[in-house]
Amino acid sequence: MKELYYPQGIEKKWQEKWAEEKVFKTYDNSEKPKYYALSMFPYPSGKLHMGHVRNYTITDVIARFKKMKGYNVLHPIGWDSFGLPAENAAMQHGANPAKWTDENIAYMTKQLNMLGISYDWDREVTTCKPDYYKWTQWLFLQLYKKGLAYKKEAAVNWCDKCGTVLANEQVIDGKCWRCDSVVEKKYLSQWFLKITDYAEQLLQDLDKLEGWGDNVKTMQANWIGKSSGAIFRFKVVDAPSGEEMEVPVYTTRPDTVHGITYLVVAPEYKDIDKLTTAENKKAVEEYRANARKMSEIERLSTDRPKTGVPLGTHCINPFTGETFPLWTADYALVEYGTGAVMAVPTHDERDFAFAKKYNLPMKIVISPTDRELKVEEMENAYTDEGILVNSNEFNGMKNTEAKKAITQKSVDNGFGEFKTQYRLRDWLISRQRYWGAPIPVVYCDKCGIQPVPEDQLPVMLPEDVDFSVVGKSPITTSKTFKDTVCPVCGGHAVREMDTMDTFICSSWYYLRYADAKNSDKPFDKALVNKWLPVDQYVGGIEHAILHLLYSRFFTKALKDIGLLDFDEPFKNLLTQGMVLKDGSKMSKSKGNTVDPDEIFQNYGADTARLFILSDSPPARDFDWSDAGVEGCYKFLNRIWTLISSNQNDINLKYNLPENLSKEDDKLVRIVNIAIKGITNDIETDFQFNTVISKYRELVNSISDWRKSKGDLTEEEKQVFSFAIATLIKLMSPVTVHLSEEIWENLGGEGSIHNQPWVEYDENKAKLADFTLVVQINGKVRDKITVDESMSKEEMEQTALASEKVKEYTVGKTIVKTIVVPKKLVNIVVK
RNA sequence: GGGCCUCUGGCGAAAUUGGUAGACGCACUAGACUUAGGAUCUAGCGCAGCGAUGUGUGAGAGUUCGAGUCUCUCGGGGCCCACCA
Repeated sequence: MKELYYPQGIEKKWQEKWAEEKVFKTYDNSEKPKYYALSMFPYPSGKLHMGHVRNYTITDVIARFKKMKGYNVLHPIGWDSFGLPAENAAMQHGANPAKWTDENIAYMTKQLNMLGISYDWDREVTTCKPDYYKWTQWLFLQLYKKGLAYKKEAAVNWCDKCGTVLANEQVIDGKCWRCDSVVEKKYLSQWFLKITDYAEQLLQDLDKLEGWGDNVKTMQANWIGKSSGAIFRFKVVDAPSGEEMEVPVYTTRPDTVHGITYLVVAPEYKDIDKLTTAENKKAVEEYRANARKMSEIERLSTDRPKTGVPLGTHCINPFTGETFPLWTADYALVEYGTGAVMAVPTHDERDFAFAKKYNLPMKIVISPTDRELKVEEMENAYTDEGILVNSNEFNGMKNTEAKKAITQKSVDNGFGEFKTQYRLRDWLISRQRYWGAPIPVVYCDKCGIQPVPEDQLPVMLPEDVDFSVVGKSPITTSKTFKDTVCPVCGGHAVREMDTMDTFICSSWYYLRYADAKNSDKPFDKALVNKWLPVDQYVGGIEHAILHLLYSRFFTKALKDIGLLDFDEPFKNLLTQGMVLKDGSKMSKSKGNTVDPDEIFQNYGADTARLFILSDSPPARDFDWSDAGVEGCYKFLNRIWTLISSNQNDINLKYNLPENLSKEDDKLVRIVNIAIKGITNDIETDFQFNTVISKYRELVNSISDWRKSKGDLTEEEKQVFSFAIATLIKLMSPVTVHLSEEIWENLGGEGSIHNQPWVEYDENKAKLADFTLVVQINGKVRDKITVDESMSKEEMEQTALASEKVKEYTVGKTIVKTIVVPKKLVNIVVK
């Protein structure tokens, strides 16, 4: 336990008082302009970690600053409380996940209060509570009605360890995002949200998001993965059944269509059986079985040699009249494009490798302008731009132009079309787990899929479940949940047993804060339009794709449904860096975690808040060091000592005299410079690290000034009071308890957190003199302190009169002089 | 392979946006006070040099009176995506 210089217990005292007086409550009806500051809400995993501390401190300082600046600030918090860890904990202890979750929420709430965050707790939302998930279900039904939620049989990502399917976004390098086990493909009937309907809008509107970093925007753009190309349909000339068949392909290189020498379909291609001859059937089926067994990781590995088998059938190229064979190979992906690719080995790396291996023919159709390609000499595909050859009427055309011309020909002749393709897939939201919002749908023997009527919401999670089951969702053990009545015919129906992906819960929580206690609807439209979009969203970069893309989709969909009037939820996004210790990410396995509770206890929350903001800008990683905490703690004690030992000389109702001595005037100017700099650093870029260095500079200046004086005169007391009062107000968004305590001790009225932000006097926000830098040919040769008001001409004369300048210019001619006002004089000599 | 970000003392980092490079802090060194110092205060601290001075922002070139900042070429590190046709 550290000895505290400032009184122990002040943090708790103020936290209780603020809660009692509801200092941070937000009211909807206010004349002031609104400001919505939001941290990404936490998963109640048990305890806060330092990443949370950083996140919430950053947002808290922003919220408090904006409040002092005269905004009506909304700064809420809640819990993203559905999800697997709670269920796993429940399985271990045989208890209901709700209990584990509630306990964690209680503990973490206590910690958030200990950190002194200015939340309006009256707007707290908890996604696992029926009063919240009722509306998650209701929103699902609105999406369903709009045709944006549908069920289909599909190859899905299956994590065996979690016993559930995963969205594409939740598969990282072929592994489960949560437990890191290898993901398999399974065929299941699952619910999807049609996020692909919004692919173009999600991509285009990224341009509107000026307050987002380019890194996040590019990640999203890459994920959406737009590409432009063509679809060509090739007639099959020898289908075993004799029927007329076509194989459509998607390509971004229509310019190479005359160079096709074979065609590849994915092993899972839907018509593959009908395209396989009897004599090839055995080999093809073996190949497909093999492909099915392979994990995603093996299959997608780019350095694996290409494999494939011929189907025995052929297509005709309508551009050339040539026929070419069909193959199946696992480098074609069934989910992308049409599941089939036209192969032009000379101009595509993958096709080249494949053709080399299986000795398939090659034909050059794009020629570089500076040399001639020869098939026999090629060691790589030629994928750069060039001029078309061997391409009939398109010969001589630039390939960039040929793309359009060739596609146009296919359109005119009815065997092709222009096509824009996205990599984004629909969002798979079914989870075979208990701890989530039940999908509000029933299956009637007669009427099929039926949504649960809105007046029957919420579909409550059953409590009579056995959490000790393995290999299936605990929800299936309930005796009361499954059987129900069809809302249409009144006959027997069974409930959907899957729950929703928790990312659905977190895709709309920021809307609920605008109207958190509404029991008639998810939120009032006027209120949500008033508060949203979020003015400043703060959270980790790990959500760059998942949560942020889903939330954008939800906002756009809900706008189209008519529930709100804006189409982007988060105006400005700050992605904070990680908190490191000894250069690597804090983790339990590395044993380099720092427990916030210990820091609160040993140093207090103000020290923790100050330190976590101090060393790095918010977007960069932050290296936690014990020495750094110590340093911040000492700094706070310096302030406490400075003020408490001079308390009788400080009066918050100070009156700055007109005429000041040189030193007193200098201090007043330094204070004004600090106000200007700190305000600017917070407003422009949330550069809290420089804000804190400016606190330190200011304290250093005040201390030095005080040390240079004996007993203070009346005038000096006014100057000192001005400096101290300004200091604690400037620091109040960061060191929230210490500032409040000092404020009270100095006789301040009310809470310092209800004070307006300090303003500065522009005329005083600069020093009375400056250092005139004298350069010769751009090198600094002299520095002269001169009066702030010195004109350009005087600067030049002063510089030329300098002894140093004379030394350097002797025997040389002055070509010209450049004078930068209030800064420097550069003398160019020869 | 594609994209984005990044590179400044022993360390975290500043730099009014083209104008004194290294503010502020950590660590370190010396001194003061002290029974003690892991408290506090004072001074020093990019590198080379006793010094004048030279040199210095990943490397190299360019533009400019002047470049950490702008342009080009190259390299290191990080993140995201990736057999996406």
